[in-house]
Amino acid sequence: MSINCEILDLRAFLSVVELASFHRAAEALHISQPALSRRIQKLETVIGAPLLERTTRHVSPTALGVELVPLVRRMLEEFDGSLFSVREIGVNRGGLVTIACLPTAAFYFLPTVIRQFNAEYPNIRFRILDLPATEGLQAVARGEVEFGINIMGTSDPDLAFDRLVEDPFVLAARKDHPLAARPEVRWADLAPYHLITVYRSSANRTLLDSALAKSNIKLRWFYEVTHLSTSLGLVEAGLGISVLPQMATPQGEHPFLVTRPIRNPEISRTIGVVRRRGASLSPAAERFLHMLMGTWGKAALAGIKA
Amino acid sequence: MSINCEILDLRAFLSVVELASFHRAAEALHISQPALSRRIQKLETVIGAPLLERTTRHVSPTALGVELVPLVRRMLEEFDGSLFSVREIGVNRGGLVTIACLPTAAFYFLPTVIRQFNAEYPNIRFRILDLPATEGLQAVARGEVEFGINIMGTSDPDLAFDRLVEDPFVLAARKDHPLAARPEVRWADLAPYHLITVYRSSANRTLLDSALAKSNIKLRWFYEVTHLSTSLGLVEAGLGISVLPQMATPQGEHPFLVTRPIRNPEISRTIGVVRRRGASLSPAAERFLHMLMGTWGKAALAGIKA
DNA sequence: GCAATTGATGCTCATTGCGCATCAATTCTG
DNA sequence: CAGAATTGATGCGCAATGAGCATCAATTGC
Repeated sequence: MSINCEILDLRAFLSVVELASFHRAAEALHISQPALSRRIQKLETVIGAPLLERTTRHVSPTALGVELVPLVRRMLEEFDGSLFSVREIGVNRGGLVTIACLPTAAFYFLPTVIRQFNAEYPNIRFRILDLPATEGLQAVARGEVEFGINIMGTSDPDLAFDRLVEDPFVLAARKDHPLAARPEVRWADLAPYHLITVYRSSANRTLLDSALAKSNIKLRWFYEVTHLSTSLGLVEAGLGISVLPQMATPQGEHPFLVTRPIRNPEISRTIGVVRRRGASLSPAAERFLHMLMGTWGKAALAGIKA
Repeated sequence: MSINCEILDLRAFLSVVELASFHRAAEALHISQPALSRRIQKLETVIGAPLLERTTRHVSPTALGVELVPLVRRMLEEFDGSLFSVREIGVNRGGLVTIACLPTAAFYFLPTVIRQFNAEYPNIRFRILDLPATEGLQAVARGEVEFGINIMGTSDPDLAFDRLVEDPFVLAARKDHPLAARPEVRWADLAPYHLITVYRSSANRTLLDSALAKSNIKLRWFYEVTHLSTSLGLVEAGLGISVLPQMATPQGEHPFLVTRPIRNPEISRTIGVVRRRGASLSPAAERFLHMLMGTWGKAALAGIKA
């Protein structure tokens, strides 16, 4: 039969050894001295050997006790530092939230919310897998992450989506580009210029091509790159213009680049949270998601970035 | 207030996860199913979060549960292998030593020392993770093992190395190969023959190429394989010759294969013990390491296998 | 020698954990 | 698709356990 005792027994033993007093240890453990005395005695009975040598005025560990102290200390450190202590999450305990996020969203979506979250829960760590849309969905489906921030659209019976925000596709151009002079442009206005796009099978490209096809619009792509950020690099270099999700464009004033809304039609992608149906989240992830939905979910209603 | 639960709670949780059934787990734990159900529920209440997702026909760990399984497993293994279980061992103290070891060293390094150690401490068990060099170092760094036996070289501020032995690279050839006739060979002698090597990014290959480059020697690799043992297989099949750490070659007489030292220059790898700085070892690991260093550490001075 | 202090014990009582019986939900089979 | 089988959860009664209070015996300091 395997040995059974309580974690409090281990704490009691360690506390008596460290404080060299049942009275002081009982105080530290918030139990009475007789209760502590009995607890240690029971532990020794279960183990079948004494752990402490004691008179009415002196207590110290036996040879066995000495040998067990490092193990007990290590076990308690591991236990207390682990997610078994998530209940105390609001005070000092740690945790880890693992999420998959579109690269474009990782930069512009998460920092504000994570900063706000870590102000409240300073010891929650984050592992952010910044993955393209398809791989991000797969990571969620496989349970590699607790949830993902992704483009809404693909229907999968095992995945549940909650919308966060609408992210329109906008024109990115150099400030000295003719189109930069206009407050907004139409798709037809783009026709005369070199377009820089992302690779054909990316989710963004698929969504965009599909939406344009519905309006009988076909754009002339001239450069194809792998990452949206590379698109911006080429635009800045003067090679052409690009159509990008607004989220992927520089926020605020840029020395060389501007963005312009594109109308007729206005096309946008819906960004949301994707989770496996029925799967529960860790307490830390649950709280973070709550904050994320609270922050960005409001923006979904207003149609603006928070 | 610190979390308190019983060791049996942890066993219960782990058992349910591993057996995916409350009924089977209750059986294994020698308690009734309702008792187990309540025990898990109480544990979840104490922790403040669910550990298991369950219907009447299915049970699996939550995200939090998944994260806790390795910790619980480790804690229970440590606890059960420790002197807390002296009652069950009866006479001699038990324990568990977990180490990471290069596959080549696992076979030829450990058996003699473990045999000697278990003669003295018959109830210390061993878990040996035989991992390639890089993964072995990572296992040590992550605290998955108490120490590792690895190639010395990479400097990591969090890891401490103690040298054990020098392991020279030797030629492995079939007995009927022309080079087998010589008592020793030089690197230049290998040039006319097909060489079988391991994959480029392996630690052994990196070390060897680097050392040869210093002497302006570049070998013509003809076959590239993943494992050292496959090298020997191809040599035996007559496809060519190979350069291997002596430790990876057959000890004693082999029906078809011989090894020959390679001079000019003689190249060797330094095998040593790697530990996390500042981390304490369990008593059993401490004693084993002492014996290991005593046995093989002497060999490091003499430059021969013990 | 006496007082102060400590760990252990007797006692009472509230709390806990057990197994049995049973329920509701889920899944399988005919 | 209905019924049977199986599983995890719950109600219940009861034995076991762990708590604090009061007190004891032993030890040490003044």
